Amino acid sequence: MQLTNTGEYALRAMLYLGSHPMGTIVPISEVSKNAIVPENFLRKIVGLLAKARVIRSVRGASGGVGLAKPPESLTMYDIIEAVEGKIYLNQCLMGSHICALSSTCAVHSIWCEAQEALKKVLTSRTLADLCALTTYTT
Amino acid sequence: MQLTNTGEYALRAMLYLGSHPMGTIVPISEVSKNAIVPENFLRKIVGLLAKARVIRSVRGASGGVGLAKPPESLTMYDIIEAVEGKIYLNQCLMGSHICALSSTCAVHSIWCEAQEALKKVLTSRTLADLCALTTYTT
DNA sequence: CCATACATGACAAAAATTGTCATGTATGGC
DNA sequence: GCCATACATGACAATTTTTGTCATGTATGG
Repeated sequence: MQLTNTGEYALRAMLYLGSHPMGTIVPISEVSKNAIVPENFLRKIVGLLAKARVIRSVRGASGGVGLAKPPESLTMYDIIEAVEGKIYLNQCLMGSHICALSSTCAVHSIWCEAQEALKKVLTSRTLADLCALTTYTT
Repeated sequence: MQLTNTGEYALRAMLYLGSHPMGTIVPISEVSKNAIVPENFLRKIVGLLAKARVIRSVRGASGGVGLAKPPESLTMYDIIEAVEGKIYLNQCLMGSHICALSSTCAVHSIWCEAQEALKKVLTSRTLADLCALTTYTT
């Protein structure tokens, strides 16, 4: 029941990207150094973030990655979901085909409530909120 | 970011134990059959639940396991914590020695808030609540 | 055309999860 | 006391997930 390194890395990378003016493109190698994420692993994470349209990538010389949307419209949940998939505290929340008791089971309804409480917090804060309180000293 | 099998098994086992009058002792083999948990694995889980004083175990002939407290005073969180350890959505929440930025990092504070929201739901429901809506047809 | 930089999939090491099993200990009933 | 029943515990192992590395390919600016 814990965030993976992948998620943590993604957050750190996004925090670094968010510290630049919208539209800025920085190479992955630079993100890797500043967010302290293994470069080769970051390339995979970047792939996930790009697929989820959280960042955009530019190939070729002077290419790199940057935010795909303004930081005000990217929630913390968006970032986590992009790299770790949707949050399901319990398998039974993934769909009624997993657990036929969904409609009557008391445990199911509590997991559901807990999950909603968690997601509510994570969707209530944007990358802009996070960046406002985080400064990079380079 | 998901409950493990261990946690799910523990909940199911507790649900079965909770369906009996307080004080009842049933053998692990019986719990295994009714909660549908591999017996040998259940023995390990039972060890954790006993160590956390969530259940009590009785050795010897006509021994077995039973609730250590009335189901009204056992929360869903108690059960999860007993087998999976305390919930930490992010490593940085485990203590200030893990992440020195705890006091100023905006991400930290949001994880903290999300974790509290999650724990609040899980501690608000007792085993009695769960059992009230779950019936065993034997 | 070539240096730079992203894209992607194969591969692999490490860790966590999910079990099994053997050995030992305790207890009730005969 | 003896023995069948049942929990206690730690060693061992299979599987899955996580966490990476690396090679190959593609795109682009100069």
